[in-house]
Amino acid sequence: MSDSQIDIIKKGVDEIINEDGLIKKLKSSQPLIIKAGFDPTAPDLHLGHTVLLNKLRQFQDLGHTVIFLIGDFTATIGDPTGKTELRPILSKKEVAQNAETYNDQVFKVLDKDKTIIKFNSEWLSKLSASELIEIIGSYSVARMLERDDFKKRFKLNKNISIKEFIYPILQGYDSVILNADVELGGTDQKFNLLMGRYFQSVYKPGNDDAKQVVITVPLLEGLDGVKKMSKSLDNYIAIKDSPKDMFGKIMSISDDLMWKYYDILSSLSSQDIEILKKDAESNKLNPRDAKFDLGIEIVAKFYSKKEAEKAKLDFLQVFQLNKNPEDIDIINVNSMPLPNLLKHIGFVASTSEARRLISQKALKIDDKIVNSIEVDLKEGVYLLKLGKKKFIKVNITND
RNA sequence: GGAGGGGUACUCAAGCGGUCAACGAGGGCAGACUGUAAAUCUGCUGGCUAUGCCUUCGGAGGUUCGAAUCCUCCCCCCUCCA
Repeated sequence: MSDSQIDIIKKGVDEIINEDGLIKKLKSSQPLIIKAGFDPTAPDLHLGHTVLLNKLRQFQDLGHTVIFLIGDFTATIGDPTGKTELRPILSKKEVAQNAETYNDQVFKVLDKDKTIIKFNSEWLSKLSASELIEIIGSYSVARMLERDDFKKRFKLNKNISIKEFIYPILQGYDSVILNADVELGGTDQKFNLLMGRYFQSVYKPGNDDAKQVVITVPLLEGLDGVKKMSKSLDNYIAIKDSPKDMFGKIMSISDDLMWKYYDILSSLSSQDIEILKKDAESNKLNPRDAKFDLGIEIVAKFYSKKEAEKAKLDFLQVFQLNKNPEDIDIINVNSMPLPNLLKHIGFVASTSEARRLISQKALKIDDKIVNSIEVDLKEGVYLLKLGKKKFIKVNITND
Protein backbone atom coordinates (compact mmCIF):
# COMPACT_ATOMS: atom_id res chain seq x y z
CA MET A 1 0.00 0.00 0.00
CA SER A 2 2.62 2.42 1.10
CA ASP A 3 4.73 1.35 -1.82
CA SER A 4 2.05 2.18 -4.32
CA GLN A 5 1.26 5.40 -2.47
CA ILE A 6 4.81 6.55 -2.78
CA ASP A 7 4.81 5.80 -6.49
CA ILE A 8 1.72 7.89 -7.04
CA ILE A 9 3.11 10.73 -4.99
CA LYS A 10 6.48 10.69 -6.72
CA LYS A 11 5.09 11.00 -10.20
CA GLY A 12 5.69 14.41 -11.64
CA VAL A 13 7.21 15.98 -8.55
CA ASP A 14 10.48 17.80 -8.63
CA GLU A 15 11.96 16.91 -5.27
CA ILE A 16 11.02 15.20 -2.03
CA ILE A 17 12.87 16.19 1.14
CA ASN A 18 13.25 13.64 2.27
CA GLU A 19 11.82 10.51 0.81
CA ASP A 20 12.64 8.26 3.75
CA GLY A 21 10.75 10.58 6.04
CA LEU A 22 7.77 10.45 3.72
CA ILE A 23 7.80 6.67 3.57
CA LYS A 24 7.93 6.53 7.34
CA LYS A 25 5.00 8.89 7.67
CA LEU A 26 2.97 6.99 5.10
CA LYS A 27 3.57 3.76 6.98
CA SER A 28 2.04 5.21 10.11
CA SER A 29 -1.26 4.53 8.31
CA GLN A 30 -2.82 7.62 9.79
CA PRO A 31 -4.17 10.34 7.56
CA LEU A 32 -1.39 12.86 7.09
CA ILE A 33 -1.79 16.60 7.26
CA ILE A 34 -0.83 18.06 3.93
CA LYS A 35 -0.20 21.77 3.91
CA ALA A 36 -0.15 24.04 0.90
CA GLY A 37 -0.05 27.78 1.11
CA PHE A 38 -1.77 30.15 -1.27
CA ASP A 39 -1.37 33.80 -1.77
CA PRO A 40 -4.63 35.73 -1.68
CA THR A 41 -3.32 38.29 -4.15
CA ALA A 42 -3.95 36.11 -7.19
CA PRO A 43 -7.48 34.82 -7.03
CA ASP A 44 -7.66 33.62 -10.63
CA LEU A 45 -6.44 30.08 -10.57
CA HIS A 46 -4.55 28.99 -13.63
CA LEU A 47 -2.95 25.87 -14.99
CA GLY A 48 0.19 26.63 -13.03
CA HIS A 49 -1.75 26.24 -9.81
CA THR A 50 -3.33 23.03 -10.98
CA VAL A 51 0.01 21.27 -11.00
CA LEU A 52 0.04 21.68 -7.26
CA LEU A 53 -3.69 21.14 -6.84
CA ASN A 54 -3.57 17.88 -8.75
CA LYS A 55 -0.88 16.62 -6.46
CA LEU A 56 -2.94 17.64 -3.44
CA ARG A 57 -5.89 15.84 -4.91
CA GLN A 58 -3.83 12.69 -5.16
CA PHE A 59 -3.05 12.94 -1.49
CA GLN A 60 -6.75 13.31 -0.78
CA ASP A 61 -7.57 10.30 -2.88
CA LEU A 62 -5.05 8.39 -0.81
CA GLY A 63 -7.00 9.35 2.29
CA HIS A 64 -5.00 12.28 3.60
CA THR A 65 -6.20 15.66 4.76
CA VAL A 66 -5.30 18.79 2.88
CA ILE A 67 -5.02 22.13 4.58
CA PHE A 68 -5.53 24.86 2.08
CA LEU A 69 -3.79 27.70 3.81
CA ILE A 70 -4.57 31.18 2.65
CA GLY A 71 -1.70 33.42 3.62
CA ASP A 72 -3.75 36.48 4.35
CA PHE A 73 -1.42 37.64 7.08
CA THR A 74 1.79 36.87 5.24
CA ALA A 75 0.35 38.58 2.18
CA THR A 76 0.54 41.82 4.11
CA ILE A 77 4.28 41.27 4.18
CA GLY A 78 4.68 40.13 0.63
CA ASP A 79 6.50 37.05 -0.49
CA PRO A 80 9.97 38.17 -1.55
CA THR A 81 10.35 35.19 -3.88
CA GLY A 82 11.64 36.44 -7.20
CA LYS A 83 10.61 39.97 -6.41
CA THR A 84 12.57 43.14 -6.35
CA GLU A 85 9.81 45.20 -4.82
CA LEU A 86 7.48 44.76 -1.93
CA ARG A 87 3.98 43.84 -2.86
CA PRO A 88 1.10 46.16 -2.20
CA ILE A 89 -0.72 45.48 0.99
CA LEU A 90 -4.22 44.12 0.65
CA SER A 91 -7.14 45.24 2.68
CA LYS A 92 -9.11 42.75 4.73
CA LYS A 93 -11.99 43.16 2.36
CA GLU A 94 -9.90 42.39 -0.70
CA VAL A 95 -8.48 39.32 0.97
CA ALA A 96 -11.96 38.10 1.79
CA GLN A 97 -13.15 38.64 -1.76
CA ASN A 98 -10.16 36.87 -3.19
CA ALA A 99 -10.64 33.96 -0.85
CA GLU A 100 -14.19 33.70 -2.05
CA THR A 101 -12.97 33.39 -5.61
CA TYR A 102 -10.60 30.64 -4.59
CA ASN A 103 -13.47 28.80 -3.06
CA ASP A 104 -15.31 28.78 -6.37
CA GLN A 105 -12.40 27.47 -8.33
CA VAL A 106 -10.35 25.26 -6.08
CA PHE A 107 -12.94 22.56 -5.79
CA LYS A 108 -12.89 21.93 -9.48
CA VAL A 109 -9.79 20.00 -8.55
CA LEU A 110 -9.83 19.37 -4.81
CA ASP A 111 -12.27 17.25 -2.85
CA LYS A 112 -14.19 19.67 -0.71
CA ASP A 113 -14.89 17.17 2.04
CA LYS A 114 -11.22 16.44 2.56
CA THR A 115 -10.06 20.05 2.49
CA ILE A 116 -9.69 22.35 5.44
CA ILE A 117 -9.37 26.00 4.60
CA LYS A 118 -7.36 28.10 7.02
CA PHE A 119 -6.20 31.68 7.17
CA ASN A 120 -2.89 32.29 8.84
CA SER A 121 -4.03 35.60 10.29
CA GLU A 122 -5.96 33.40 12.71
CA TRP A 123 -2.80 32.81 14.74
CA LEU A 124 -0.26 35.23 13.31
CA SER A 125 -2.24 38.36 14.00
CA LYS A 126 -2.40 37.38 17.65
CA LEU A 127 1.33 37.12 18.16
CA SER A 128 2.77 39.58 20.60
CA ALA A 129 6.00 41.38 19.89
CA SER A 130 7.86 39.25 22.37
CA GLU A 131 6.49 36.07 20.86
CA LEU A 132 7.50 37.22 17.42
CA ILE A 133 10.97 38.07 18.62
CA GLU A 134 11.28 34.65 20.14
CA ILE A 135 10.33 33.05 16.85
CA ILE A 136 12.64 35.06 14.66
CA GLY A 137 15.39 34.79 17.24
CA SER A 138 16.16 31.24 16.29
CA TYR A 139 17.15 32.09 12.75
CA SER A 140 20.23 33.90 11.53
CA VAL A 141 20.85 36.50 8.87
CA ALA A 142 23.63 34.42 7.41
CA ARG A 143 21.25 31.54 6.87
CA MET A 144 18.66 33.90 5.47
CA LEU A 145 21.18 35.11 2.94
CA GLU A 146 21.67 31.56 1.77
CA ARG A 147 18.49 32.04 -0.03
CA ASP A 148 19.17 32.72 -3.66
CA ASP A 149 17.10 35.80 -4.33
CA PHE A 150 18.25 37.46 -1.14
CA LYS A 151 21.82 36.62 -1.99
CA LYS A 152 21.49 38.16 -5.41
CA ARG A 153 19.87 41.30 -4.16
CA PHE A 154 22.44 41.59 -1.41
CA LYS A 155 25.27 41.31 -3.92
CA LEU A 156 23.66 43.80 -6.27
CA ASN A 157 23.19 46.24 -3.40
CA LYS A 158 19.46 46.16 -3.82
CA ASN A 159 17.13 46.98 -1.02
CA ILE A 160 16.10 44.12 1.24
CA SER A 161 13.55 44.94 3.86
CA ILE A 162 13.87 43.24 7.21
CA LYS A 163 10.19 42.59 6.85
CA GLU A 164 11.01 40.26 4.00
CA PHE A 165 13.08 38.12 6.29
CA ILE A 166 10.00 37.64 8.40
CA TYR A 167 7.95 36.17 5.59
CA PRO A 168 9.68 32.80 5.29
CA ILE A 169 9.97 32.60 9.05
CA LEU A 170 6.25 33.01 9.57
CA GLN A 171 5.50 30.60 6.77
CA GLY A 172 7.67 28.09 8.62
CA TYR A 173 5.90 28.87 11.87
CA ASP A 174 2.57 28.10 10.17
CA SER A 175 3.76 24.53 9.80
CA VAL A 176 4.40 24.36 13.53
CA ILE A 177 0.89 25.56 14.30
CA LEU A 178 -0.71 23.22 11.79
CA ASN A 179 1.44 20.21 12.66
CA ALA A 180 1.98 19.71 8.97
CA ASP A 181 3.32 16.32 7.93
CA VAL A 182 3.91 17.35 4.35
CA GLU A 183 4.09 20.71 2.67
CA LEU A 184 3.78 21.16 -1.05
CA GLY A 185 4.86 24.07 -3.17
CA GLY A 186 6.50 25.09 -6.40
CA THR A 187 10.24 24.69 -6.78
CA ASP A 188 10.67 28.41 -6.26
CA GLN A 189 9.19 27.96 -2.81
CA LYS A 190 11.80 25.47 -1.69
CA PHE A 191 13.47 27.81 0.76
CA ASN A 192 10.20 28.83 2.34
CA LEU A 193 9.09 25.21 2.57
CA LEU A 194 12.28 24.20 4.27
CA MET A 195 11.65 26.83 6.91
CA GLY A 196 8.74 24.71 8.03
CA ARG A 197 11.08 21.79 8.66
CA TYR A 198 13.47 24.02 10.49
CA PHE A 199 10.92 25.53 12.84
CA GLN A 200 9.25 22.25 13.53
CA SER A 201 12.59 20.94 14.71
CA VAL A 202 13.08 24.04 16.84
CA TYR A 203 9.73 23.61 18.52
CA LYS A 204 10.01 19.86 18.85
CA PRO A 205 13.70 19.34 19.32
CA GLY A 206 15.03 15.87 18.82
CA ASN A 207 11.88 14.63 17.20
CA ASP A 208 12.82 14.11 13.62
CA ASP A 209 9.45 12.64 12.79
CA ALA A 210 7.80 15.93 13.57
CA LYS A 211 9.56 17.58 10.66
CA GLN A 212 7.38 18.04 7.65
CA VAL A 213 8.32 16.47 4.37
CA VAL A 214 8.83 19.02 1.66
CA ILE A 215 7.60 18.22 -1.81
CA THR A 216 8.24 20.59 -4.64
CA VAL A 217 6.39 20.44 -7.93
CA PRO A 218 7.78 21.87 -11.15
CA LEU A 219 6.82 25.36 -12.12
CA LEU A 220 4.76 25.66 -15.21
CA GLU A 221 6.06 28.15 -17.67
CA GLY A 222 3.63 30.69 -19.00
CA LEU A 223 2.51 31.08 -22.60
CA ASP A 224 5.66 32.99 -23.42
CA GLY A 225 7.68 29.90 -22.58
CA VAL A 226 10.13 31.87 -20.50
CA LYS A 227 8.64 33.13 -17.30
CA LYS A 228 6.55 31.19 -14.87
CA MET A 229 2.86 31.25 -15.44
CA SER A 230 1.31 34.05 -13.48
CA LYS A 231 -1.57 36.38 -13.62
CA SER A 232 0.52 39.48 -13.24
CA LEU A 233 2.59 38.57 -16.30
CA ASP A 234 -0.58 37.86 -18.22
CA ASN A 235 0.84 34.67 -19.66
CA TYR A 236 -1.62 32.29 -18.12
CA ILE A 237 -4.42 29.91 -18.92
CA ALA A 238 -7.06 30.42 -16.29
CA ILE A 239 -9.20 27.48 -15.28
CA LYS A 240 -12.11 29.84 -15.74
CA ASP A 241 -11.18 30.44 -19.38
CA SER A 242 -13.80 29.29 -21.82
CA PRO A 243 -13.06 26.03 -23.67
CA LYS A 244 -12.43 28.08 -26.77
CA ASP A 245 -9.91 30.37 -25.10
CA MET A 246 -8.22 27.54 -23.33
CA PHE A 247 -7.82 25.58 -26.52
CA GLY A 248 -6.69 28.63 -28.44
CA LYS A 249 -4.08 29.53 -25.87
CA ILE A 250 -2.68 26.03 -25.93
CA MET A 251 -2.44 26.14 -29.70
CA SER A 252 -0.48 29.35 -29.50
CA ILE A 253 2.37 27.95 -27.43
CA SER A 254 5.66 27.02 -29.05
CA ASP A 255 6.52 23.42 -29.84
CA ASP A 256 9.24 23.35 -27.22
CA LEU A 257 6.82 24.51 -24.60
CA MET A 258 4.24 22.01 -25.76
CA TRP A 259 6.48 19.14 -24.68
CA LYS A 260 6.91 20.68 -21.27
CA TYR A 261 3.17 21.03 -20.94
CA TYR A 262 2.84 17.40 -21.95
CA ASP A 263 5.25 16.43 -19.21
CA ILE A 264 3.62 18.44 -16.52
CA LEU A 265 -0.05 18.59 -17.41
CA SER A 266 -0.95 15.54 -19.41
CA SER A 267 -1.78 12.15 -18.02
CA LEU A 268 0.35 10.40 -20.63
CA SER A 269 3.31 8.46 -19.34
CA SER A 270 6.75 9.81 -20.04
CA GLN A 271 7.36 6.87 -22.38
CA ASP A 272 4.32 7.75 -24.45
CA ILE A 273 5.42 11.35 -24.60
CA GLU A 274 8.84 10.26 -25.82
CA ILE A 275 7.21 8.33 -28.64
CA LEU A 276 5.19 11.37 -29.67
CA LYS A 277 8.31 13.47 -29.60
CA LYS A 278 10.22 11.04 -31.78
CA ASP A 279 7.37 10.83 -34.26
CA ALA A 280 7.28 14.58 -34.50
CA GLU A 281 11.00 14.77 -35.08
CA SER A 282 10.85 12.16 -37.84
CA ASN A 283 7.90 13.91 -39.47
CA LYS A 284 5.61 11.01 -38.79
CA LEU A 285 3.51 13.35 -36.74
CA ASN A 286 2.72 16.99 -37.31
CA PRO A 287 3.52 18.77 -34.03
CA ARG A 288 0.33 20.67 -34.56
CA ASP A 289 -1.67 17.48 -34.19
CA ALA A 290 0.12 16.64 -30.98
CA LYS A 291 -0.87 20.09 -29.82
CA PHE A 292 -4.47 19.44 -30.78
CA ASP A 293 -4.49 16.35 -28.58
CA LEU A 294 -2.94 18.20 -25.69
CA GLY A 295 -5.51 20.95 -26.02
CA ILE A 296 -8.35 18.46 -26.03
CA GLU A 297 -7.03 16.66 -22.97
CA ILE A 298 -6.62 19.83 -20.96
CA VAL A 299 -9.93 21.38 -21.92
CA ALA A 300 -11.72 18.09 -21.24
CA LYS A 301 -10.28 18.05 -17.75
CA PHE A 302 -12.09 21.24 -16.82
CA TYR A 303 -15.12 20.90 -19.06
CA SER A 304 -16.00 17.80 -21.01
CA LYS A 305 -14.67 15.84 -23.92
CA LYS A 306 -17.58 17.10 -25.96
CA GLU A 307 -16.88 20.75 -25.25
CA ALA A 308 -13.21 20.18 -25.93
CA GLU A 309 -13.97 18.70 -29.34
CA LYS A 310 -16.20 21.63 -30.07
CA ALA A 311 -13.46 24.04 -29.14
CA LYS A 312 -11.18 22.27 -31.58
CA LEU A 313 -13.74 22.42 -34.37
CA ASP A 314 -14.21 26.08 -33.71
CA PHE A 315 -10.49 26.58 -33.87
CA LEU A 316 -10.28 24.81 -37.21
CA GLN A 317 -13.09 26.96 -38.53
CA VAL A 318 -11.45 30.18 -37.60
CA PHE A 319 -7.80 29.57 -38.21
CA GLN A 320 -7.66 26.87 -40.83
CA LEU A 321 -10.67 27.66 -42.95
CA ASN A 322 -10.45 31.31 -42.06
CA LYS A 323 -14.11 31.47 -41.17
CA ASN A 324 -15.67 33.27 -38.29
CA PRO A 325 -16.52 31.38 -35.13
CA GLU A 326 -20.09 30.19 -34.86
CA ASP A 327 -21.30 31.63 -31.62
CA ILE A 328 -20.11 35.17 -31.36
CA ASP A 329 -21.49 37.29 -28.56
CA ILE A 330 -23.69 40.13 -29.58
CA ILE A 331 -24.03 43.32 -27.62
CA ASN A 332 -26.17 46.40 -27.97
CA VAL A 333 -24.48 49.74 -28.20
CA ASN A 334 -25.45 53.25 -29.00
CA SER A 335 -24.11 54.82 -32.11
CA MET A 336 -20.69 56.39 -31.50
CA PRO A 337 -17.42 57.04 -33.30
CA LEU A 338 -15.47 53.90 -34.14
CA PRO A 339 -12.52 54.35 -31.75
CA ASN A 340 -14.92 54.95 -28.90
CA LEU A 341 -16.92 51.92 -29.87
CA LEU A 342 -13.84 49.71 -29.75
CA LYS A 343 -12.99 51.07 -26.36
CA HIS A 344 -16.54 50.72 -25.13
CA ILE A 345 -16.74 47.03 -25.99
CA GLY A 346 -13.40 46.39 -24.35
CA PHE A 347 -11.38 45.56 -27.46
CA VAL A 348 -8.85 48.27 -26.68
CA ALA A 349 -7.82 50.26 -23.63
CA SER A 350 -8.00 53.69 -25.25
CA THR A 351 -9.27 55.44 -28.31
CA SER A 352 -5.68 56.19 -29.21
CA GLU A 353 -4.93 52.50 -29.32
CA ALA A 354 -8.00 51.97 -31.45
CA ARG A 355 -6.78 54.54 -33.95
CA ARG A 356 -3.40 52.95 -34.12
CA LEU A 357 -4.81 49.51 -34.74
CA ILE A 358 -7.17 50.77 -37.39
CA SER A 359 -4.31 52.46 -39.19
CA GLN A 360 -2.48 49.15 -39.06
CA LYS A 361 -5.38 47.42 -40.75
CA ALA A 362 -6.12 45.25 -37.76
CA LEU A 363 -9.86 45.87 -37.77
CA LYS A 364 -12.40 44.17 -39.99
CA ILE A 365 -16.07 44.97 -40.10
CA ASP A 366 -18.16 42.29 -41.78
CA ASP A 367 -14.95 40.76 -43.11
CA LYS A 368 -13.77 43.94 -44.77
CA ILE A 369 -10.66 45.75 -43.65
CA VAL A 370 -11.40 49.15 -42.21
CA ASN A 371 -9.11 51.80 -43.63
CA SER A 372 -10.34 54.87 -41.87
CA ILE A 373 -11.61 55.81 -38.47
CA GLU A 374 -14.20 57.92 -40.20
CA VAL A 375 -16.41 54.95 -40.91
CA ASP A 376 -19.87 55.79 -39.71
CA LEU A 377 -21.91 52.79 -38.69
CA LYS A 378 -25.61 53.17 -39.20
CA GLU A 379 -28.11 51.28 -37.11
CA GLY A 380 -27.84 47.55 -37.55
CA VAL A 381 -25.77 44.53 -36.68
CA TYR A 382 -22.10 44.34 -37.56
CA LEU A 383 -19.42 41.73 -37.05
CA LEU A 384 -16.23 43.25 -35.70
CA LYS A 385 -12.92 41.42 -35.81
CA LEU A 386 -9.85 42.94 -34.25
CA GLY A 387 -6.54 41.24 -34.83
CA LYS A 388 -6.78 37.51 -35.22
CA LYS A 389 -8.56 36.63 -32.07
CA LYS A 390 -11.14 39.16 -31.07
CA PHE A 391 -14.64 38.77 -32.45
CA ILE A 392 -17.86 40.41 -31.45
CA LYS A 393 -21.17 41.39 -32.97
CA VAL A 394 -22.55 44.78 -32.19
CA ASN A 395 -26.10 45.85 -32.59
CA ILE A 396 -26.02 49.58 -33.07
CA THR A 397 -29.02 51.62 -32.02
CA ASN A 398 -29.68 55.30 -31.88
CA ASP A 399 -31.26 55.95 -28.52
C1' G B 1 24.78 61.83 12.28
C1' G B 2 28.65 63.05 8.05
C1' A B 3 30.44 62.58 2.75
C1' G B 4 29.31 60.98 -2.13
C1' G B 5 26.25 58.46 -6.05
C1' G B 6 21.36 57.76 -7.87
C1' G B 7 15.51 57.89 -8.72
C1' U B 8 13.36 58.85 -16.61
C1' A B 9 7.55 55.34 -19.85
C1' C B 10 5.90 47.82 -18.75
C1' U B 11 11.52 46.67 -17.76
C1' C B 12 16.57 48.08 -18.64
C1' A B 13 18.67 52.52 -20.20
C1' A B 14 20.12 57.44 -22.95
C1' G B 15 19.09 62.58 -22.62
C1' C B 16 21.41 67.19 -18.69
C1' G B 17 17.77 74.64 -21.14
C1' G B 18 14.28 74.75 -26.79
C1' U B 19 14.23 70.53 -32.70
C1' C B 20 11.53 65.78 -26.16
C1' A B 21 5.58 62.43 -25.85
C1' A B 22 11.41 61.90 -24.66
C1' C B 23 17.51 57.90 -28.46
C1' G B 24 18.32 52.62 -27.98
C1' A B 25 17.34 47.51 -26.25
C1' G B 26 13.95 43.99 -24.26
C1' G B 27 8.87 43.06 -23.76
C1' G B 28 3.99 43.83 -25.80
C1' C B 29 0.54 44.70 -29.91
C1' A B 30 -0.57 44.75 -35.22
C1' G B 31 0.67 43.35 -40.41
C1' A B 32 3.38 39.68 -43.85
C1' C B 33 4.95 34.49 -43.86
C1' U B 34 2.97 30.00 -41.18
C1' G B 35 0.77 25.10 -38.03
C1' U B 36 -2.92 31.47 -34.04
C1' A B 37 4.40 27.23 -33.44
C1' A B 38 9.44 28.82 -33.85
C1' A B 39 12.54 31.89 -36.86
C1' U B 40 12.37 36.17 -40.03
C1' C B 41 10.78 41.00 -42.11
C1' U B 42 7.70 45.68 -41.41
C1' G B 43 5.00 49.15 -38.45
C1' C B 44 3.19 50.78 -33.77
C1' U B 45 3.89 51.11 -28.47
C1' G B 46 0.85 58.40 -22.93
C1' G B 47 -4.32 60.30 -23.24
C1' C B 48 -8.34 63.06 -25.68
C1' U B 49 -14.13 65.62 -28.20
C1' A B 50 -7.48 64.56 -32.68
C1' U B 51 -3.75 67.85 -38.55
C1' G B 52 -5.00 70.53 -32.60
C1' C B 53 -5.20 70.10 -27.29
C1' C B 54 -3.94 67.88 -22.40
C1' U B 55 -0.85 65.09 -18.89
C1' U B 56 4.08 62.52 -18.09
C1' C B 57 11.01 62.08 -16.53
C1' G B 58 10.58 60.58 -7.38
C1' G B 59 7.32 64.91 -4.73
C1' A B 60 6.43 70.23 -3.84
C1' G B 61 7.85 75.03 -5.03
C1' G B 62 11.06 78.58 -7.89
C1' U B 63 14.21 80.82 -12.09
C1' U B 64 13.17 81.38 -17.48
C1' C B 65 9.68 83.44 -23.26
C1' G B 66 10.69 78.06 -22.59
C1' A B 67 12.74 72.81 -17.72
C1' A B 68 13.42 65.68 -17.75
C1' U B 69 17.47 69.17 -18.02
C1' C B 70 19.17 75.07 -13.64
C1' C B 71 17.94 76.54 -8.11
C1' U B 72 15.50 75.44 -3.10
C1' C B 73 13.13 72.15 0.19
C1' C B 74 11.25 67.21 0.97
C1' C B 75 10.82 61.71 0.15
C1' C B 76 13.10 57.08 -1.34
C1' C B 77 17.39 53.75 -2.84
C1' C B 78 22.77 52.63 -2.86
C1' U B 79 28.05 53.24 -1.23
C1' C B 80 31.75 54.77 2.32
C1' C B 81 32.61 56.76 7.26
C1' A B 82 30.47 57.05 12.52
